[in-house]
Amino acid sequence: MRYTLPEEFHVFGFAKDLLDWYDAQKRDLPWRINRDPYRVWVSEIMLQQTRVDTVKPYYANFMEKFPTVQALAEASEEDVLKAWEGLGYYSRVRNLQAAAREVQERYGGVVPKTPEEIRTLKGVGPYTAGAILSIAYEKPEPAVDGNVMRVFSRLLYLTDDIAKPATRIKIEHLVRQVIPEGRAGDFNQALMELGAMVCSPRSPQCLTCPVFDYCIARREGVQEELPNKGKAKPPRPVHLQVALIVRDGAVMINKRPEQGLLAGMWEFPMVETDVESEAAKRELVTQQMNERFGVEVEVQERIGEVQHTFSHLQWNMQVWLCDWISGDELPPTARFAAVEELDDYTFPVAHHKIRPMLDKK
DNA sequence: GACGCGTGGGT
DNA sequence: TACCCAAGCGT
Repeated sequence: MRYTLPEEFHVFGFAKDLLDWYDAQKRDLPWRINRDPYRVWVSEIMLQQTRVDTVKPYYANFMEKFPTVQALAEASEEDVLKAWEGLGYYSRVRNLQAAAREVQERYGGVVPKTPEEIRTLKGVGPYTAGAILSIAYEKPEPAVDGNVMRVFSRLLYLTDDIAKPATRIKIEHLVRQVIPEGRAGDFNQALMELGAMVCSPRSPQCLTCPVFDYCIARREGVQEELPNKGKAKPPRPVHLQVALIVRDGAVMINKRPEQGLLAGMWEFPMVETDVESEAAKRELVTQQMNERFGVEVEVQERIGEVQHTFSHLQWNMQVWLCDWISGDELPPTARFAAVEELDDYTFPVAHHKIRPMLDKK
């Protein structure tokens, strides 16, 4: 694979025109107030696969609760997870806290300044490492995200599939050759800003683009055809029966395993089923609640259906109201919680749709 | 290299 | 509606 820029590409002019535009047009974002490495770090983790407008309120709350590496390192995992509730990709915040503890203990609370060291931190991959090093420390490292791959695909008419890891490596080599002396952080941010505000996935605003003159795809009229991106598989359907087991104004909840999907979050107990008859579902719920949680229940009525789609799964949930009959020896992951106290627990969004059904009861 | 991992907004 | 997309990382 070739990692060299086309001869006719004017590196200096491109960087200058892009930076002039960025200096004049950049958005006021809360993580751009200063270049504190911890603030940059938290923002980059939150922004992974997540939109700016979604992140803003979470960022403000998170920085208020955990303003320093030390504060995050010393916080309880429940408090940290609660502050992330609703943002998605929860392993991000578990890794972030583990890394904060690592920075506190091993680096005296100072975020490392070399690619080798910072890459050892949990949750810090090639993009995040480059972003922190360039923005906080002005190191000439590339920070290649989806925006940058789209911009460069068009700018240089690259037809490589950006879904493949090898393409990111290639674009990192190319970006490295364009980063201007002394302004690595702004340059990387400018590329992303351009991708977000001008060089959008669909209907790019080429007529107002500050680097229109440098763009090969635009010159050839193929900007709408790029980048080349492989198609994702559709989510796999899963059928689930949800049991709302009520006992004196309390409802049973269960903590998910510490690994895998929605790790460590609370949920109402669920049973996976094939699509079957109503009677079979009732029977299965009764049997499974007994086997897994040691409680005898009487399934009352079906009080609702909820559908929730993940990137790779589609949960089709049918919700059953159940009476607790007997059984006090719950496994350590399960408990009965008063309805008013449910807000103290972290639930996935899929279960937020179930919660209102309890209040109606 | 392929897959698992959330959620919300846009067209 | 049914897609697509969004400042990726770990395994």
